[in-house]
Amino acid sequence: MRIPATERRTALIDAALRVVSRNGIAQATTRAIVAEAGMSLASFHYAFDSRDELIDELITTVVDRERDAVIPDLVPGQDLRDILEAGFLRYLDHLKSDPEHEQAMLELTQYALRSPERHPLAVRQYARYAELAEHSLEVAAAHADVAWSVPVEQVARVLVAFTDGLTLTWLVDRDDAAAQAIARAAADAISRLADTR
Amino acid sequence: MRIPATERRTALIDAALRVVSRNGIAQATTRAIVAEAGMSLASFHYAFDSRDELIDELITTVVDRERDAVIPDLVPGQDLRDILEAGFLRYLDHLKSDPEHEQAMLELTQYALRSPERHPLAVRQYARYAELAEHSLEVAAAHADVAWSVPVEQVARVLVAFTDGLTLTWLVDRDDAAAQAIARAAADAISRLADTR
DNA sequence: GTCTATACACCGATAGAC
DNA sequence: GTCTATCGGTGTATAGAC
Repeated sequence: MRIPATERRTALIDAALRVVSRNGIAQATTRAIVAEAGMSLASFHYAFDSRDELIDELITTVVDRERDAVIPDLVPGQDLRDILEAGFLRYLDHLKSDPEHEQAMLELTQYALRSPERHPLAVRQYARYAELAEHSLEVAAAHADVAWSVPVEQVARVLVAFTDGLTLTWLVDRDDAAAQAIARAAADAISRLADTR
Repeated sequence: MRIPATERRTALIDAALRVVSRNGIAQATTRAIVAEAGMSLASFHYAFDSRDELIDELITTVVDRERDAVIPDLVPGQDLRDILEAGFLRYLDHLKSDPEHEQAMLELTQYALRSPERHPLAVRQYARYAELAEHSLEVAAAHADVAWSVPVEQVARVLVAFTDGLTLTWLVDRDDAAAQAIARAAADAISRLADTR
């Protein structure tokens, strides 16, 4: 069957993400990826010059795709702290529903960190996270009728860092109660970076 | 030269840690490790049954070795928040002085997370982190003459999570100012989990 | 016990038939 | 364009000389 190159590329990237999620990046060999995509090995090198090229595309694609910033249901009368905590808890639900995906994202970051040429991909990944966090923070502040007392980009970095810590801890311990305590503390900390308008 | 098996094992583990730190766990092949240790390939399999066995030993060893909980210089009159912030900043200095080591620790965690048999190693690693954090938190609270209002083990989990987030963010962005802002927010959050005695 | 030499599996990548 | 077959290299692990 004849398939356009771009279609094959996206199919391979999707397959690669599934393999990385399921088995880790170390197991994401060209053979494993084409098997997942139901293609022959040669098709791989028709669509991509090299495995490295696919991994790079995988990282950029998966980062671009990251859309659903965690914006909690906004209940009238909630203060900032509550909104943030609800946001963290909602993220936690997402993490629990698909832990392999977040684990894959972490692995891709660390993979990128290991080579100077790829390091910028990790930087972009985190810039994107910060961008999404920033948007959520602006929505939250507006809804709680407060203003950030530090530049919101800076608050966003804190939010991303706390989220990473939450993710790692939960992935290791799978301890919901501990994760909720972290979410509470993080929401508390971040809410203190705003002033009543 | 005849070397006792236990000595060879520790030499190989030390070499492995250097290779993982420098080049990542994916590059920590038996060949790379024996080259680092200045041994022949056969010596490896005389000391260890398999590469997996060495990696497992590496994780447990490196976790047991983790000793220096970050206890900041305690200046009289400092309140809890200041002590904690100083602790985070001190950790940040450590991270900056040897980023590869912390990166290696993260990689080892994620490696362990990828197989059910090794998952307990990651759990132990984080239990050890929490233990060290707990000790620091008790010293800090005593010095500031306050008491934790939540069980200190729970506070320790939060501390570990925030430290992880700080680590990842700095490793990606190498942005000292952003890291300091995270440290400040984290110290603030944790200090609110204590009450004046 | 320690080495060199090698077995064997699997990797990324390509040649060449169709 | 797409496949099967295969190359060259590297990984873990071992055999066998010393």
